Amino acid sequence: MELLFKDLSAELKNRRIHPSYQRIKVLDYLNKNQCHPTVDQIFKDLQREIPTLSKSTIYNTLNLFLKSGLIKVINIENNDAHYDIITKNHGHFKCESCGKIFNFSIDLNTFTTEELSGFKIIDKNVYFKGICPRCL
Amino acid sequence: MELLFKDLSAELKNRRIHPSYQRIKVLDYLNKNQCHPTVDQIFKDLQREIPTLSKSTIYNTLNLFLKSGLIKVINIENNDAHYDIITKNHGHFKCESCGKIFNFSIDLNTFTTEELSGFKIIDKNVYFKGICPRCL
DNA sequence: TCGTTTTTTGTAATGATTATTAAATACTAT
DNA sequence: ATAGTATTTAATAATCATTACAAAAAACGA
Ligand SMILES: [Mn+2]
Ligand SMILES: [Mn+2]
Ligand SMILES: [Zn+2]
Ligand SMILES: [Zn+2]
Repeated sequence: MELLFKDLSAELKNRRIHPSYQRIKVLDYLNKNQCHPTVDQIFKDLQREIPTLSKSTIYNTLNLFLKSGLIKVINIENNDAHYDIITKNHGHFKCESCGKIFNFSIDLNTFTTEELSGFKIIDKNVYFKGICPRCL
Repeated sequence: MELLFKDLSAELKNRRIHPSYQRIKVLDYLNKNQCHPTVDQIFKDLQREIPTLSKSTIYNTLNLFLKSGLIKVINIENNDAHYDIITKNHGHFKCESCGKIFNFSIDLNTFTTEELSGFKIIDKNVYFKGICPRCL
């Protein structure tokens, strides 16, 4: 535990982010909950441990992590953003029944098309929608 | 012009949508502006032709078209939704400088993975982000 | 310890979308 | 044609996620 905190702290320092208590807690949460949580889920769960926590801090922290490339944001619907600690390229499947977001591996690094020859590609995203096995 | 209106009208009737003047105008707009416009762009442009037009009508109409599968919605950022009259599967590239959304052809129909073997896939989406040639 | 910077917190503002309801229009049957 | 009914549009209010802002708290450095 002590050790884990040190690891998280080091991870933040690597990214030139000052490892405050709240930031470490958010990073810890994202590491333990790799289910693509929303701001609300993160806030409600962490608030039980940190009663004085503010939702603004969650937004600030996530945007900070985003800028440094520590996490990625998933926008499938235009309502709630989901956050992903796994930054290596992979696809997402969102169940339209239970709302759960699943990972699947897909390699888009190989994909190129002459239609985008003059374009500078920074980011590639793939997501499917449908019904998960549990809901079928 | 008269003929075009008839075509659009027939298209709506096919989908069991009553072809009102506003609905035909929105469909006409989407046909002529295949650049993935937002609600605001559609509203502002059509308002010049139809001074009494309401933004609610745009929302209602687009949601109606969406339900019937006549159009598709593009959610790349979580701010403004863009609408696409082209419903056959293709990829989108959003320029982070000018905001423009480009089409490119990509075939995901063939893509399968055993990770999603038990899943019912309804919809597949691909979008890239980066800088377009004009902005480079 | 004092002054400065950073971080957190609380609240207000923003903005896109939806909900609601009344007005306008289209349709139907007498 | 007319009256009554159903549909569509318009205007406005409500919702809700996110951002902006400013004060309080904490960390830092001399
Ligand atoms: Mn993921
Ligand atoms: Mn398109
Ligand atoms: Zn499900
Ligand atoms: Zn551009």
